[in-house]
Amino acid sequence: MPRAGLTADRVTRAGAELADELGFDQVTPSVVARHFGVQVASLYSHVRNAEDLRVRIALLALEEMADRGAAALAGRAGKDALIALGDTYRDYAREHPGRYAAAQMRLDHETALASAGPRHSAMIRAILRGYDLTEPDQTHAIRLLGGAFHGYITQELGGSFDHSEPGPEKSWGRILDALDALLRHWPHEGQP
Amino acid sequence: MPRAGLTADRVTRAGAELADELGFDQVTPSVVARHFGVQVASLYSHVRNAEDLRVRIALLALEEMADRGAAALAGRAGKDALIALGDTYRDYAREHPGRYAAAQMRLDHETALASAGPRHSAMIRAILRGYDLTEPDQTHAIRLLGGAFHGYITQELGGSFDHSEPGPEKSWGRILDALDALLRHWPHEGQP
DNA sequence: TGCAAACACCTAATAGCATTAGGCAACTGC
DNA sequence: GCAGTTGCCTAATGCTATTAGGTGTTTGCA
Repeated sequence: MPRAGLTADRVTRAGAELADELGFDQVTPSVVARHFGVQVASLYSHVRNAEDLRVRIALLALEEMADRGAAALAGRAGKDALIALGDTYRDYAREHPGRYAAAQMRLDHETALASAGPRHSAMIRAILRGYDLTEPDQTHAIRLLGGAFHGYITQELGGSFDHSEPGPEKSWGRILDALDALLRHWPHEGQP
Repeated sequence: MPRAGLTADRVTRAGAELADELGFDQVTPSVVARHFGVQVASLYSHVRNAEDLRVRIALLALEEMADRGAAALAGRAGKDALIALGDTYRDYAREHPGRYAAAQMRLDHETALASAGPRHSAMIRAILRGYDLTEPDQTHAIRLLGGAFHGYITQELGGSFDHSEPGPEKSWGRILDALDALLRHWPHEGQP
């Protein structure tokens, strides 16, 4: 009987594709096994268990997004960079909703540190170099940007904007304008 | 044999408490049944299925948050109102992480319309009356605020800030300052 | 070229969860 | 105090996750 040619990597990639098609929470060992036409138990040589499978998909997604982000940021600064990174995340989420959801998984500290997560913070921090912010405001701004990007994308993906005007495209553009303006005129502590 | 006294409402409330203790995705009919010392099948008279149980918890959470938000907003305007609503969400999420996670569930359109969801948009819109925004910027601002609140809270709850300075309390305060400043000086379309 | 080790996949077994059908006993209203 | 309702039960089905141990295929090395 010919083999399916499973490896941890191919299992993870297939899981990621299934996540995009079916939703991240539908990705289970049995679904992946069916996809390969293989017995469920066969997966357990490549992936420790269901949780491990999901974590691997999350790590893959974080990596892919970081790679895209880095490419988009190359040679850009200021508002251009802000838009480039924001669009990277948003486009990725729309192309790969399951992977994007995976990337939001809570990872344990050690795994998170070894993941592409820190690259993401570094990219946002790099963007802020184009604005006139010093610590600790830089950290506050990173947290705001990360939250705003993720929050907006989550709402859009969740269909929150499906039945109202204006379209999400328009809002996104204006929100990036607004965030850029905010970063250029970040309020001082204790100011009116 | 004495009865446990189940009703759809008590099942939902117990599910919500279990969500806060164990995490929303751990809330299943079997866990709830064990909590009541009852056979799993007994739940099915009160709740249609596992999905229905989760949706009910989500609706409860949305309602509770809207109630708290409305109370917090009473008699406040402008930045005070912004802080009040933001704190409402954040405090709720920290007190009831499982319920908060439930509230982020994607609901189908009809259910969403009948939920307390619209009350939340209305509250944010009410806050914006304290600022000088007209449509469509008002809608953009609602989407930004909703996303920023949710995104920040998700990050904080997910432990993203656990190993860095400054503390989440500090960042939250400064981010509210920043959002207030942004709403007061919302950039016009096509402005530098 | 051929053998042995490594390995990809299998079968079998256990245990937990979701869901449905049908039954009995405990409450409720008259 | 009885009849009807209904809350909870047992039983049964089928799916999923996970582990253990077996078998045939592939690969590296002599």
